[in-house]
Amino acid sequence: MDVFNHQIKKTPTSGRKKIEIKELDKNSNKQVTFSKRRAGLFKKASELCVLCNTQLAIIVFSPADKPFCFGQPNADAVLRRYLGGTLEFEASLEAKDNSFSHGELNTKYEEAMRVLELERKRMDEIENLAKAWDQGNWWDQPIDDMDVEQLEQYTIAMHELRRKLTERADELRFRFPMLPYGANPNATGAVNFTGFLNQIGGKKFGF
Amino acid sequence: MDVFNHQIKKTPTSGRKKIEIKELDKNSNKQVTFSKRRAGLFKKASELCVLCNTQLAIIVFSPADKPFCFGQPNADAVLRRYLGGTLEFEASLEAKDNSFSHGELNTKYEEAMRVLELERKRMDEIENLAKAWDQGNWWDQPIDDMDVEQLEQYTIAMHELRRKLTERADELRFRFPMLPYGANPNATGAVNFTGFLNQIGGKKFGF
DNA sequence: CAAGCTATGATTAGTAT
DNA sequence: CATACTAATCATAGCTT
Repeated sequence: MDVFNHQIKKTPTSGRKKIEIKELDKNSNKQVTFSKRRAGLFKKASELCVLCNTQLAIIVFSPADKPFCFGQPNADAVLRRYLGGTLEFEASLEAKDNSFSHGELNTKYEEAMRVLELERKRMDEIENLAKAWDQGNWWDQPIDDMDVEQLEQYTIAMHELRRKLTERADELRFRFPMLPYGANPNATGAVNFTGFLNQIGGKKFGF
Repeated sequence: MDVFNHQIKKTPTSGRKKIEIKELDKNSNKQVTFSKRRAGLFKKASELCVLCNTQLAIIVFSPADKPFCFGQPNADAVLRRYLGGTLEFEASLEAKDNSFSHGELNTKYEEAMRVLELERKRMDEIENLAKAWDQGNWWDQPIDDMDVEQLEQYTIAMHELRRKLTERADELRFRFPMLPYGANPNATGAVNFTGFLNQIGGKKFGF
């Protein structure tokens, strides 16, 4: 190095700057940020595991679609444990109709945010209902011990949840008719239970 | 209080202290730390997803063995892809993302609309689950008439619905932290239904 | 038991290698 | 994709309410 010219310094980087959390424009930037933040995320995950002695798994696909995974004790074990309590196979009836004009999206941002705020409040209610269920823990009780009153209670909770869900869906559908909406416009129609089971479970829960 | 001693101020908290990354001793401390750090982890994950437009899933079990999950677009989709999902499903996901890459719209508005669209699809799924459930009308049946298989099916359906609700709540919470959110963010939790299945049927699902 | 507070430790944006 | 560097921004441990 030039020991005589002590003015030569590395460009004192301007330092960290605040950024808005939105998709990065440049792909190169996206890759660098991905590398750094993935490292940070995995480190945080690792610390959480050690501090609290918990099992955890992270799966993430890079901008170049390369999969990275982190797991304690290992990703597969955690995933198996998680999927064990649910259904591994779930039919994806995704509608590919995304063809709506962006010109129609010139609604006010404020309106969208207002709806999202309502969303939150509604979700809060729904979540509380779900939590009430949880506390009931009825599925841990022997069937023989469940009395009629108990069943009645759960029935009410379920219908309530059902009502809130429908209500919410209708409002969203009404306020944003331009959004693509799942499969059929007749989503409020009947769904038969057998079909439902086949849909989410494929076969008889042959995990 | 000592009205003469006006030096009394709110104890200026000693501030953050460095800690060693090792399993915490006290269980109470462990739970608090888990809550805080899980929130931080999910937020980081959410930011990574938005910044780099990537798919990501996190599964973590709390010290009390309750599963929490985070996913973009949702945990199951990412897991399915990681575990070897169908090409068809992946294609539909990518098609959806591309449809929003117009730079014309205000970014915040665009983001909000993207979330609302996801909302709709997710709501569609949830609604169908709830309806299917409703139609089962199992709570109107005499317990004696329900066979083991029936109970298993309803239990799994319920668990599925519960899980979707939790998943959705977390995404909304972390993607729009500026919105008011009523109750506790820790209302999420999961059901222990495996034990129930074992009790009523002793039937094992080989996962 | 969940939810603020605040000083400090930890993370990272921008850039270059 | 991964690292090195620096100045700022961000997250959070220990307490309090």
